[in-house]
Amino acid sequence: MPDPAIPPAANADDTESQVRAFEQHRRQRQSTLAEDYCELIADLIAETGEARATDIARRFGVSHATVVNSIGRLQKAGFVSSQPYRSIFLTEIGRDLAARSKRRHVIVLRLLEALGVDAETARADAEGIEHHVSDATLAAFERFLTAREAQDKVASASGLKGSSSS
Amino acid sequence: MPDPAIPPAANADDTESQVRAFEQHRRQRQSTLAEDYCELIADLIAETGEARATDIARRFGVSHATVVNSIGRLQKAGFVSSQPYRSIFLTEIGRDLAARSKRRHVIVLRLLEALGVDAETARADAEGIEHHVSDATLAAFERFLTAREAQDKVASASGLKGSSSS
DNA sequence: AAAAGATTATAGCCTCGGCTATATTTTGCA
DNA sequence: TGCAAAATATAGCCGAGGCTATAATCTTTT
Repeated sequence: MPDPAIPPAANADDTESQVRAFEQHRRQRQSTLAEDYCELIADLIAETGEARATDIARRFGVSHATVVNSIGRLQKAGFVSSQPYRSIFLTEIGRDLAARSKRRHVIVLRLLEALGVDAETARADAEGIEHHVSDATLAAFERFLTAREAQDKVASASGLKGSSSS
Repeated sequence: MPDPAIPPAANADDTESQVRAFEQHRRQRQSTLAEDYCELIADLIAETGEARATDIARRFGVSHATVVNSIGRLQKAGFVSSQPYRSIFLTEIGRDLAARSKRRHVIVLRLLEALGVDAETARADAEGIEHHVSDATLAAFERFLTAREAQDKVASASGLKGSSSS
């Protein structure tokens, strides 16, 4: 060892960057619930005309009490609005979050499938991954997908198989 | 509307699959902490010879009390061993988890960079994404990276630029 | 060897996101 | 129109993962 007094971290900048990464990580863990709920509520309204606590509970596989509890927190945070014994509505903020989450979800799902992940696995993993994809990373995913589609078109035009993994 | 009695979910299989996805999502959220800690402890031992609570706290950007609390839970779960006022060691299980996490982390990081994500963003996002990547998806990532490397080699041999996004 | 400074432990508090059990209110149907 | 069933709300519990403040124990230095 050249220097017996080695500092705890090999590199201070590295530590700082890691701290930032973990802070982002923790923050995202907190907004995960809001994203999942807003996305599902938007889907339910689109599918059935309204979002009821029971349906949310069934889709998430949790108890209705948990849903009520969570909806209360989301209401306090300004994502949803609801009156007692009535169905749940998204606020402007909630609708915006739902739209952005949905978009991210779809792109992550398409990326996984483009990389050859089977549909069921892709669906399951996308559910977790989507919450940790920054705008910059999402843009990179989109660029890749666009390029891949163009590539596939050329390939199929020349009679070859698509470029997705076997 | 053709059928006035629309069931809550458009498709029962779909709901079931979503429930499974969310259950996986919740399970993974729980093992996240163990993975992060084991990975960092392994790194610290490799870098400095030992893993101390203070260093873990500094790297994660949390208080030492939080670290002590978490280490207690991890010890109960069998991932680490520690005596009072002594540094922290990984058990066989912990070492195994650390190795698997590290591997996943590296592959996710390489994938993001291969898709054109800048280094700092890739690092931050990988920290969150890695915990939600299943073995099947990880294998797909590896296949892609291997193919991409082969492709780059051919491209550079013929004097062209690499295929990574600009 | 004793004091000062680091490090670790403990106690007590908080929110989040789960649960069960038990009301209460709405809704659908006879 | 009532009554039964479904949906919603409430109360009370738990563990995870944060925090601060304070105590206990190294470790280093003088």
